[in-house]
Amino acid sequence: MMELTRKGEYAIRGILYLARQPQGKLSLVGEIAAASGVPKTFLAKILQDFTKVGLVYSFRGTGGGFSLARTPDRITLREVVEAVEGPILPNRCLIGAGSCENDSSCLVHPVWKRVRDEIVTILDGVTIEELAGEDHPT
Amino acid sequence: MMELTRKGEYAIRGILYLARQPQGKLSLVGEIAAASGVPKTFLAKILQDFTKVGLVYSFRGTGGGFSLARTPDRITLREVVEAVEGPILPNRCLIGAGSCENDSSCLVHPVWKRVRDEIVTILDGVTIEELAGEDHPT
DNA sequence: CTATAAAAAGACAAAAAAGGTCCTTTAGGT
DNA sequence: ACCTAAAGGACCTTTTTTGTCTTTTTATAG
Repeated sequence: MMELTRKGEYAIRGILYLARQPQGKLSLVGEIAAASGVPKTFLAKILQDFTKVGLVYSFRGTGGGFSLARTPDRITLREVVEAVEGPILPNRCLIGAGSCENDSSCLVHPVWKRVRDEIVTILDGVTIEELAGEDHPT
Repeated sequence: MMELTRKGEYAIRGILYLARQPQGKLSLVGEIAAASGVPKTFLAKILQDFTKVGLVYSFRGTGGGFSLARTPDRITLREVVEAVEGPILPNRCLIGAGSCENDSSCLVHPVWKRVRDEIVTILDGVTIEELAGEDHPT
């Protein structure tokens, strides 16, 4: 349970590829897909998600492509995952008021809140620069 | 993402019902289902899962039913959730060696391990006695 | 030893989500 | 005008979730 979907994995691979490119260079969907072993059309959707939340820039037409919108040290793993999978919500309770009829009496509720907070804290603490490794010794 | 399934929710509701019954009393599937608002046949499967991992006792035939196999203070939320949803594994990487071809070079790997460990720690720290509330003031 | 009660086991099925493809449209460059 | 590449949307397939139904096993009561 609690598993990251394939989409989430692909998203990480895709953004890591971008993070490893020289600053400002544009990459094509096909190029990223081939390099990171992700189905091209599927990756295209993922990149669209990234653009929507402002993680990457996209440019159309000849000479177009994708690049990070920020330096890799200012993009967290949480942002990447949430961009394609939506907010981290281990339990439906946490979504809104009405969804948990138990509400204040629901003692399970605060447990899931703790779980969410912990996950968020961990993922927020990891930048994709750290994950990309290599090209930034120390 | 990272959402508990309905089955997991039902499992919690079901075991909380059992936890609130007088020690040693047997409850029928139908009774638990009605009281906790869970489809009866679905709950039956969940209770079978519980029995398999030894969380509850089951007795067939007239006068049969289900009861907890341990006192509620010795059953953790983690056990309940894992009984029906399998082990907590936020990422496929963590399952086995071969599944993550990156292996040691995969820097994402240790992050998911931390996430799993945190979730497990939290869920292990909550007993269903605490969740059942009421009948054990303080 | 037969009828009844209740869980166990397993086959089946509908609904939702995940995973992925394809085609058309829009925007940008030559 | 024509080409290039992303955006958007329709569509499809597979898998998982969420169940149901039927048959079998086990236990009890008469």
